[in-house]
Amino acid sequence: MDKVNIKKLAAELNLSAATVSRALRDSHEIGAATKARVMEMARKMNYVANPSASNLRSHKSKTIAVIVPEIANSFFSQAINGIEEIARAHNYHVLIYQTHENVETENAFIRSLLSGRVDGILISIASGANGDRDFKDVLPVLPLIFFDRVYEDIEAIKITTNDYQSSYTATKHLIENGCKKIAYLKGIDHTPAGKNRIAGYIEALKDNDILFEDGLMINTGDEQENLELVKNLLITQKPDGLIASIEDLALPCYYACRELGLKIPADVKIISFSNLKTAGILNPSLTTIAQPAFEMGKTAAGILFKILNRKDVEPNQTLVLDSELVVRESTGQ
Amino acid sequence: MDKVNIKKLAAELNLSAATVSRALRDSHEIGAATKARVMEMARKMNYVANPSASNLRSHKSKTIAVIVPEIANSFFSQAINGIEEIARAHNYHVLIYQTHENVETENAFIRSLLSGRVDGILISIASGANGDRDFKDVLPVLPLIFFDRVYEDIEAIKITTNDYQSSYTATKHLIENGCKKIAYLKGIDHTPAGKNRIAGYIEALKDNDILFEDGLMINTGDEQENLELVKNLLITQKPDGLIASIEDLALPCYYACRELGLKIPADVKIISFSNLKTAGILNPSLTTIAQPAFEMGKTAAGILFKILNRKDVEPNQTLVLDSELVVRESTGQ
DNA sequence: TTTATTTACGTAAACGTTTACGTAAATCAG
DNA sequence: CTGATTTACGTAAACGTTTACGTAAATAAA
Repeated sequence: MDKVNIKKLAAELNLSAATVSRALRDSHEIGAATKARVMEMARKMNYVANPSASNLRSHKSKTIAVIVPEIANSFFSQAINGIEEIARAHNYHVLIYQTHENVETENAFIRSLLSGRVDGILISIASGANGDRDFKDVLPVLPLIFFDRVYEDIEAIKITTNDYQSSYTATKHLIENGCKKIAYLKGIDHTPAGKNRIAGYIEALKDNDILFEDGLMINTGDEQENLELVKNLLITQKPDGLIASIEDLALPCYYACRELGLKIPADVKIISFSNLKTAGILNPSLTTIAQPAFEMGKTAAGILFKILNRKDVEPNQTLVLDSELVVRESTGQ
Repeated sequence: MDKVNIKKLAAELNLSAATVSRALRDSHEIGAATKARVMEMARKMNYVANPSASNLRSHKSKTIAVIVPEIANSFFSQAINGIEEIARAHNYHVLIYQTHENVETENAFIRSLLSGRVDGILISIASGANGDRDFKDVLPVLPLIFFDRVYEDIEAIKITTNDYQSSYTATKHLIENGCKKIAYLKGIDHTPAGKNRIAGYIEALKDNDILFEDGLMINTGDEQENLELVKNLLITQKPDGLIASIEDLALPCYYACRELGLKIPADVKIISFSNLKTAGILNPSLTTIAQPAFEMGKTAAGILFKILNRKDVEPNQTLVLDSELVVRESTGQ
């Protein structure tokens, strides 16, 4: 079975390639009978249009790109899930790229997408040092939508969660449950999300007359380091509450407490920004700020497809979805 | 800044498009000085080759497809992570498709990929009823590699784990820790992996003189049903051991025990096939059969790229990677 | 009936590359 | 120094679509 293209189809049908092409795209200028014949034969011959050829001619790739820091992360994988579902509903294809938080990798991806490979980009940015980004080069060419990890220095459509409020609520929750000395484990602190979470934490402390202590806010690193960093924090500062600003930091907290013989929540209460499905059956179950990851993916993709379908979309809107505080044992009495 | 294409580049350089194209691809028939000039100008003008045009002409898409049942699953997201890393190293792009276990969706994806959109496919198949698959149509056209969830009725390259042995080991582990009545929660039972896991379970029972009881092996459904199914199983059959053949079944087991007031591991011991990072901090920590998801992704992608680079690859090999039994509290005394 | 419009299709150019083929100049063999 | 080969580039066709333009026949308007 040789490759069947539109010309062979046309020859078989005694039609021109143009007519076949139009029939396949359900053009109004093709008769119903002809359309039916074409469809029938296309099915019979297993015809599938060559995407490169149609992209080249029509300047539509039927493909979107998703750029995230990591795929194997419950937030991002759920978001991608949402994106894929919407893309599929629109018969679009989804390209995946992971930056591993590397800004240069991110820029390289962006640049490689600027020549028609995709019709739009959804991105959650890498939290490297705030180096130069190539986002400005994208906007005149392609729709670019930020979700969760948005870029501050650019006017664009952004989907975020209410990070400030969530962090404020989380901190307040710890205070209300008796914490006097709450440590904050930083992550993604170069993004607005990270900054807002820090701000919410600090504001909640202030509103409850707790002095913000610099030593209680620590930077984090890779998986190996984090356990040591948290252990060190627990030993030197002896906090009675921990806020893990990103999911990856929750595990080191648990392991650090375990290794140091600290009881959660009796000795230390823990709350984490997290989408872990297993939060409810951890030992003890983990109080979380759960982001609506799936919905964020769907929302971001939904807006992108509105743009691609030339529907009206408010240009530089920032859409804020609410995270949810799920109280469990790790912040209990 | 208008779209810069190879012709504009050529005009700017007083060269022909052919020469520019060859220079960019580092052809041996272009002088070193010219190459340098071209590269320099390409960088300066931010030239990026139009992929559709080059795909159309060269019949290489520089893209692979990954088809999985679900993205938001720790096994698959880790596998995709591995795939993406290898693809990136080869400067390839990765398309993602999720079937939600639907065979027709899977077939539709497959068919849509047969006209040059991708250079190869990595797939972990949907575990729907064993309907007709379009895999045979792929093999003459594209390299197709199965990982984890492989398709039985076709000769192809397959990457699996030692499911039979792992399941045997898991069952034996429960027996050695005192279980007399071990229930098995089925999943993906239409795939070889599922069948092998069942076989390993049954064989281990037999080798330890435990009678296999049909009522102890239950089918599972969606998230909602599973909790009820497991509860029902625990109530009616009163097993003292549970084997969750897929990760998604571990949570319902925990919740079912919790709701019924059964203590793990005192009343019921639980072991699950799972790649959950949180297995170690569950309540109680979960004994798992952990599959090398990341490595499987890397291995599958590695073989695919060997094929794409025309290196010798044993045609219909099945590569078996070992899963690891990680003993934790849920199967303790 | 004549003219204008619509319907249904064909012709051919174009999208931006890659590559087979051709060729002048430079280099080499003898 | 002549002929053969190599080097470095140009010309033009091709990849498989889509679409602007053209046109004959059918229909509608007058």
